[in-house]
Amino acid sequence: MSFYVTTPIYYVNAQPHLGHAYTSIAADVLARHHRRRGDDTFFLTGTDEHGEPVADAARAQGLEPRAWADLNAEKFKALLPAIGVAPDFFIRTTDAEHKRRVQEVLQRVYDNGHVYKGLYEGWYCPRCADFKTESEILDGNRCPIHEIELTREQEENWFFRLSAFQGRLEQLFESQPDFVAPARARHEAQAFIAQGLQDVSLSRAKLRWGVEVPWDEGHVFYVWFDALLNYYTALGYARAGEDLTARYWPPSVHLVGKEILKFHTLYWPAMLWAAGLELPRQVFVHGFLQGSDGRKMSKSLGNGLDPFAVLERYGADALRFYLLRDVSFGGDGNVGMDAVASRYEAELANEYGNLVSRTLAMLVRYRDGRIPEAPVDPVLESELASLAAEVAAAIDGVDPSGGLELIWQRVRRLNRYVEERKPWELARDQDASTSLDSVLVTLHRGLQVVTTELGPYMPDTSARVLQALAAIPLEVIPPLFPKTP
RNA sequence: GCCGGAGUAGCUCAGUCGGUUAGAGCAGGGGAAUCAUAAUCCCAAGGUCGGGGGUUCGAGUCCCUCCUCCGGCACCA
Repeated sequence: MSFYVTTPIYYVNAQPHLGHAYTSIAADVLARHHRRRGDDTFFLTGTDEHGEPVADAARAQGLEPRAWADLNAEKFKALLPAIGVAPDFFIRTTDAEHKRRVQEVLQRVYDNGHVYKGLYEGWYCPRCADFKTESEILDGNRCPIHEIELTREQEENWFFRLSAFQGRLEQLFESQPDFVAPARARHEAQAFIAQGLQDVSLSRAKLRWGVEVPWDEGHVFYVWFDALLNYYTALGYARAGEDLTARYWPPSVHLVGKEILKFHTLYWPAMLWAAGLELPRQVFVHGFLQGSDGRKMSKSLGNGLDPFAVLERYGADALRFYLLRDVSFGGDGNVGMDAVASRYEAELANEYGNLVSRTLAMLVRYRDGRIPEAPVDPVLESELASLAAEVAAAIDGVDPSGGLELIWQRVRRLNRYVEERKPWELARDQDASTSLDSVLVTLHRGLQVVTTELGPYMPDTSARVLQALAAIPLEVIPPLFPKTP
């Protein structure tokens, strides 16, 4: 079975921040999980580099758009290894191969009769040489940048016949309710359709920084059509000399933030139909990370969480754990450094890290680091045996937070088990040797099970602990999650 | 304004189809234990389920209304 997961491609104008890290980490956890269970897995991320804001920013820096994009794309690329994220390919929409394929697909959309020439009318700023959207203009129809009055102008544009897909989209949401998840995201998409869809412009005549429209060279494609197609084009050239399209298309799941729901749940399926391509199986819409005060993170409020500060203090595994543990994936959540510290100390250091420490210490002290020959305690056997399947079901359903909770129930269970069986008392009693063997084997086995399941979430930690548990003789290792880092 | 979502313990959240005494973690309180990173475990306490009204034998759950917050509102990405 193949599994193809994507993140949105990140717009190069922004600096990499927590939101980018969040989606990338979630996608990475899904990818690692599926890969481990044997699915033929492909994980795509990348950068979106066209459109007017990029051209503007480049100009402001005195750079060519491409040079500016190169600079910023590097920052996004560099973020990934720092947070333990390992995609199979990093696409840039300025890749020549991407552009060629965008033209190919959209030419097909054109040939299939879904495109027509129309008039785009809007508010135009002569100083910006650009149209402004209704939402950004100031009172009195003034430019948000120059504060001068805008003029009503028209431009000849190519339009995509989105309205023609209204019925098909309605049908899609009814017949395939999990196309958009969670349910509240689907409701939002359906409400949007119910309002009635209008055609959208597919090209821009006044802009140069984009993919040229092959049937009309004076135009470039509107950046969203270029950007969405990355999910398709990447498969064509991610591996030199190999086309992966047949192997991975259609995508299993697109992870997206809720601010881009409309593009992924309405425009995207319509465009794929228009091009005669298969639809992704699911668009999963996750929530927003908000500041610890429950408000949107912003520099002026000073309520943001800096991923780089977390990395520096606690490391990549702790950041990955924290984000998926403290915020139920799919909903919004509040995050902050205090909460990171609290999860780190209470759960990673005290509960899990200390469980590793005490288990290894007892095996070393009581059995010279040898794992005794004894059966796993039947009290815990079934609980441990069922964990892998339960976690798999959770992650398959794009609920990584749920999977983590299931793992943590076992971590707590194992600490409780230690207290119940009191191995230090058994060790003082000559007649209890068999019981002690069984307790130690059970703890060793339990740790192996939970640590294996933690693999997709905390790859480094998981690998280190599994190695320590396999060493002969076993040795005490330094604290995995030291306090007061 | 319109559309969608949220409001449950001091904090973060779960709560299925309307059904017994509304659950968990953290923080705070009390205790046990000494294998361990002073880490763990147990116990008790903690609630006007945002306000008001309605339906029902019965409402955190369904309906109406009001308040607060978040996102979107069509071509900024």
